[in-house]
Order: sequence, then C-alpha cells, then structure tokens
Amino acid sequence: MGLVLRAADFSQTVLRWFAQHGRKNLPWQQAINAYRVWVSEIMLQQTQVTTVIPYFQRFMQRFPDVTSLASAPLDDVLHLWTGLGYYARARNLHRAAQIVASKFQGEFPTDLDSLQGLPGIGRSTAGAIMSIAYKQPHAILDGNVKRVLARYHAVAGWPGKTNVHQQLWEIAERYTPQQAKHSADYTQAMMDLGAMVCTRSKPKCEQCPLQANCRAHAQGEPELYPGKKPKQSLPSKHTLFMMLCNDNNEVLLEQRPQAGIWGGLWSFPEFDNKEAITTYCHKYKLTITEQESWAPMRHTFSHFHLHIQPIKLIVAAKPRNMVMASGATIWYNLAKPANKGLATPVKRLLQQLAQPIDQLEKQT
DNA sequence: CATACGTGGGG
DNA sequence: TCCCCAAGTAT
Repeated sequence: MGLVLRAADFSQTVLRWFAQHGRKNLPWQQAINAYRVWVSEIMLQQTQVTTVIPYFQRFMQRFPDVTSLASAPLDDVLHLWTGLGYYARARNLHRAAQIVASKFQGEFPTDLDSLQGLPGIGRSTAGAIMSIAYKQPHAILDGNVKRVLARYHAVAGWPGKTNVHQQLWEIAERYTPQQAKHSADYTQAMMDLGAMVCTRSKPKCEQCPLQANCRAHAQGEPELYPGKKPKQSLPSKHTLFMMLCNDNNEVLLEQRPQAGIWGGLWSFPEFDNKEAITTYCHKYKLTITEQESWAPMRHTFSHFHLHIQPIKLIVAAKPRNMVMASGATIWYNLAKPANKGLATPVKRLLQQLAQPIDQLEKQT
C-alpha cells in the first residue's frame, strides 16, 4: 500500500492531469463570471452534466445577467426549469437574484459568507463560486469529490453521516492548493476526476493519476467507497388528475403551494377517487359532455412512487366562478401555452392533450 | 441528525 | 422491471 501524498504533491498531480485530460469546453466554462458559475452550480446540484447543458443554454439566453433574472416573473423562471426537478432551486435562484439586486447593488457578493447567506447556496456551491469565478482558494465537496477522497483515503461509511461528511470536508480543505492561480483549475479538476475517472461503478483506475497512492485501489475494491446509503423501499401514493377541458381548447390548471412537491408549479386539480370528481362537477354545476380515463402513469420521486390516473373531462363551455380548494387557477391554452412551470408528468399529459390540435393544424 | 426535494440514465 | 444515484441545500 502506497503512502498518501503530501498536500502540495496531491494538488500538483491532480492539476497536471487536468491540464491534459480535464474538461474545458463546457458551456459554463465560457465567458466565465460569477452569475454564470452560480447558475450552473445550482443546476448541477444532484443533476448530471448532459441533462443540464440544454437548460443552461436556454436559461442564459433568456436571463443573461442577474438583473434580468431578478426582474422576471417567477413563472418565467420555473418555465425554464420545467423537467429539471428540485424546483426549490429555481425559486431560491430567483429570490437570491432579487437579494443581489436590492442588497448588493446588482453585484454578486465576493466573500464566502455572503454567498452562503443567499438562498440555495450552501458550503460547496459557495466554494465553487469562490474558486471558479473569483479564483480564490476554497474547497468544494460535491459527489465527485466525495468519491475521489473517500477512495483515496479509504474513508469508510456513508457520507450522509455527519462524521463521515466532516472527515471528507477536512480532507478536501487540506488538499486545496493555496495559490490563487490554481484555484479554479483545481476545483474543476477534482470534479472531472470524479466524473470521468473515479466513477461510481467501474472506475478507470488505470487512468488515474492518484492510483499509486490510493488506499481503496490498494485494497482492491474501490467501489466499496464511499459507503452506500442504507436502502429503504419507497412508499406508493395514488392520485387522480382531473384534466378539465373547455370548448376553447383550454385546460384548467391549479398552482401548487410553494412548499412541498412541485412547489409553485401548475398542475391538474387532484382527487383521491372518481366519486370526488363527480361531487366536484355537481358542486360547480359542470355539464360534462365527454369523459375519458387515460392510461395510468407511475412517476417516481426521490422518496415515493406516485400512481397517477388521468381523467379527461370536456365541458360544454368555459365555466364561470370556479372556486378551487387551494391555489390560483388558470385556463391553460393548449395552442398558445403561457410560460408556466410544469412538472414532467403534467407536461407530458398537456402535450398529449394538444396533439389532436397539432394534427389539425398540419392539415390546414 | 434525518428527511424532503425530481428526474433520467445505467446496470 | 427494479435499484442505484448524480456538480446539495433547507429545515
């Protein structure tokens, strides 16, 4: 088993590898500034690079700077976040932009504590912004870095545990080079190493510049690190989506509460069962001309499965004075969709509802 | 300290 | 089909 490298040798080894093999053409690595680094880091939280790229491009086109983001309606922000998940990130991004605009004169704070004070920015994201955008020596600890360090030092245990997490932070700080000129490259290098070489499964140890001194590699099973989260089977929930369509090619959507799953997004009114829908229709004196049960969908979240039964209803006209149980409501025009944040299953169903219209338009 | 919070891709 | 989890943060 080889000895662990001195901190300066560790970072030098990583930097040398980065110079030759690191990624330098990602969209957020062009025209680098704090705003772009910030947005990219938020999007990349728990989300893979290939997923993020098109979202980042659209976002930058629509919101090129923090001022444009701060002055935009939240619905516009959530609209561009549709499908990316973890929508609190978008709400926090918008709130933080407004704070930067109002409290920081539109200039991003340049110190770690102020950054971490902004909603959605934690220790690792703040470190990434400090090092990548401001070229100052600060550590990060994302999933990639955790994996590299946990293997290099054979740190046992699941990083979700406080003591394991803390150990990894200490190691991350220790290896971060103190020269400002290396800060950005080192941060990017550690993420690249984790993403490209020290992968979760089938790590490419033969390509790794740290192999000779890696304890996990010496032990022969690098995939044992970092320790796995204790598994738990996900509970299932059931719901009915009421897709209420009027004769003007519009569908009723309801805004979800800001807190909780799909917070602030627009969705179909939900019911526990068909009887509840019938009761609802009686209550608001809706004359239903057609009713269809669509194929059930199963949607999996990080913490539960959701079984969705979509029910399409057609009303003869646009009902007046609809009062929903919670949240605002809109009639969402399928031909001219407004900019709204939508959860993925809702977006899919809306696309299916709109399809006949598309085909009709193609014919004419 | 444990849990909530999305979605898609890989094995 | 099912399980794992990916550039984390807030509460």
